[in-house]
Amino acid sequence: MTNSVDRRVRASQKRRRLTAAAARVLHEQGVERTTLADIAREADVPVGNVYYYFKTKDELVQAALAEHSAHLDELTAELDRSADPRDRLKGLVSAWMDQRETAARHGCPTGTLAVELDKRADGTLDAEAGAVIRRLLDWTAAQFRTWGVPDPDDHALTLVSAYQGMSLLANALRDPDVMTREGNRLLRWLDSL
Amino acid sequence: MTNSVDRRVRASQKRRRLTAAAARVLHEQGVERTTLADIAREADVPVGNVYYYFKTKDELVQAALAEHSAHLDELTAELDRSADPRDRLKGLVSAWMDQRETAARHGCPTGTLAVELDKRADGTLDAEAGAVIRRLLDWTAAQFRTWGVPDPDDHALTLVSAYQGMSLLANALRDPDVMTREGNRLLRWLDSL
Amino acid sequence: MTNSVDRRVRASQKRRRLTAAAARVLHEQGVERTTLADIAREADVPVGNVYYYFKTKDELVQAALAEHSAHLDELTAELDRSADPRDRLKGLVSAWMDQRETAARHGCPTGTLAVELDKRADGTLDAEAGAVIRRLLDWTAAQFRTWGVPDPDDHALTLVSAYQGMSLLANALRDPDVMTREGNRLLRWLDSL
Amino acid sequence: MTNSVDRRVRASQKRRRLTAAAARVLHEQGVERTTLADIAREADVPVGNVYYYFKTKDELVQAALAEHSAHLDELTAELDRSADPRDRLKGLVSAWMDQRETAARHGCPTGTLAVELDKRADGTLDAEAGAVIRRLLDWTAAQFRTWGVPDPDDHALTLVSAYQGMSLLANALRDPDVMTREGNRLLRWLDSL
DNA sequence: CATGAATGAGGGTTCATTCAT
DNA sequence: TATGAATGAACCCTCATTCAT
Repeated sequence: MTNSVDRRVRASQKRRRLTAAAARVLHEQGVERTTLADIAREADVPVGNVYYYFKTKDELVQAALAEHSAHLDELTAELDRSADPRDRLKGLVSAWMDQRETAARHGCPTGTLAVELDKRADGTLDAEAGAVIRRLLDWTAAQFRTWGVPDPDDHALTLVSAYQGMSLLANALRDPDVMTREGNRLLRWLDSL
Repeated sequence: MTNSVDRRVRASQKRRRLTAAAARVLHEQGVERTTLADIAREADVPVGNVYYYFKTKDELVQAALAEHSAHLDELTAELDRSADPRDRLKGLVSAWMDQRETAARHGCPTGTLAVELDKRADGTLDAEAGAVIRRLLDWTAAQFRTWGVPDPDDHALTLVSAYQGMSLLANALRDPDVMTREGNRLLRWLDSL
Repeated sequence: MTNSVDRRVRASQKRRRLTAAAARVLHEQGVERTTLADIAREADVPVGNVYYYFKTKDELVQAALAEHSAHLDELTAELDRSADPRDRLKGLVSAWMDQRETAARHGCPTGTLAVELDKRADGTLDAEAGAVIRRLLDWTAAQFRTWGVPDPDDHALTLVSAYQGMSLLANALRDPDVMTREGNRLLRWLDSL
Repeated sequence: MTNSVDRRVRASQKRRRLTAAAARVLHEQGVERTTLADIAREADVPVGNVYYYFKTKDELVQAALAEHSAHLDELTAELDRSADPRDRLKGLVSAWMDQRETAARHGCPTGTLAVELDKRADGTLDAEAGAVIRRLLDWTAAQFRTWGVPDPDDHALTLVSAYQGMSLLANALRDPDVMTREGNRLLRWLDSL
């Protein structure tokens, strides 16, 4: 009884460990340069055992994407507690600025994943990273719409685009200040609307 | 006489063919998913012969980066023929918009290369892609400075950042319209300064 | 139960098979002319599987050296059962003479390995073969010392040097008699001390 | 006229340069780790040109062996100017001792070549290195015979064997003193006969 | 479920040798 | 004869995936 429950709990813990490890390592090293052994080691799971939780490497990539998507959900849920849509958006920008060190080192997890997955010939996962980005776009557009700003979709595109751009530049130039400078500009821009 | 010249010409043509093929294929497939055989086939050169011109795969990546850098030089040289710095910058944005189909399919060549190279543990080529981006930043800042706009470096950061962001989004969403929408906004922004 | 033990046993047997095959084939063909496939075939192990036990070719070379070192240990342990140091040394010479056919065909395993490894630019394994030879030198010197012969180190050097020299000549001339002639001289020399 | 002579002279100079380079580099790096490009570079001859003087790599190895054989001839010719055979042999040993640094770094040129060539399956060059050693043996035996020492062949075997052994040990232990210690012993031995 | 071991299909790289001029 | 360029066969090594227990 308890044994079987324990086992199930332990098992799902392992799954969670693997997912978290995948999200982390894939972000840091990229998909192609990360081996299953890397992820297994990071999750402290024997290599052969990985396949009981994820049938292929791609499923691990998918799980990592889902993890990033969940992080996004947490963030927007947190931001949704503000009454003012402008404050929500400013909170979003602040969250990006808080991640400046990570961004400078490895870029935006979803953005860099999207770049890498788009290079694939087989269109198996290309869309999935795009979907996460689209969800961010949608949430952002919803804020602008509630706020009453005209062309909310365009404004959302501008904001998310700016985020991806500044993350990429911070990463390419290895300079977290890029995040600060552009972040502050975005805050002023939101105030000016 | 002419023979030996021909031979030398043909040889350097081969090198150029390889460089061009590398730039193209690496942009389309990414560094890790591109085989030397891929590049060799695209350049119509036997695999073993590639090593006569490039001693390692990394040298081919470097050559591809240099090719992109040269394209940037051509573009800015062309734009420098305009008298007005604002026109130069608007020309830059227009050039980006002209590339919308390519951007939607494969992203910005230099930007995506930077993303992939930054995932590497060995810091051999990470900086090189960043350097090309920095040259674009510098040229852009120079235009703002000539123009007399305050904080030219920040403006340059905003513009290049926007370009990388919109390219990434166009690519991730597989939607060239992203380039058009953001591009037009940038044109209006430049007009408003 | 027994199954898992069997598995482990079979696995380590495989490792041992690979080590033995490496020792044999590397002795016969030399390091540079021996392919991993050669060793794998000799050990009846798929090539790809070799890397589960030895991460590089050099590790296989090291394992082969360790094998030869172990053989030396066995031999000296056996000889140590004689009470008289002179008998021990004469036993050593007799053992060399017993190997005359092998010596004529492939030389001394450790000696030829040392020659080949010393040709390497990267000083990764050069010392290792020398270390095995030094252990033979040390054991030999200890016998002379116990025996009470003056300058035991010099005598050891002379004896081991003679062994390497006669092995090389037997091999180069493809003549096992070299081992016999020189071996008998060494026996007489030991008796004369 | 003179042109064709010049050309021939220059050509044979090239051949000599290649032979000398081969002897040197093959001694230092071994046959298998030496590329034709290495030898060509050392001789300052374009790679493609090597094949007008040596049809295969093996022919270069053969040329290197011939070079070592010629050096041996020079040495014995020099020694033959001594009236006393014992002095000739002591001169030989002294010559070995003079080479102690080279021996410690790369071993005896002919001996190490013999070791490597004996590892080959195709019996194309195995005998050649042995032949050079045999010539040394023969000259040495002749000295002992002239001198009137009994069993001159055995004595020659002992002496040459000692040389190969001490060279191998000096090389394996990277210690030129080995040459000095054993060399002095051999001098005393010759004096005692 | 767990796990060490097995497998095989490439990928990058080297190099002796040959070719075209 | 001279020479840069060309060629292709091999080699070492990696790794996603599967198997046996």
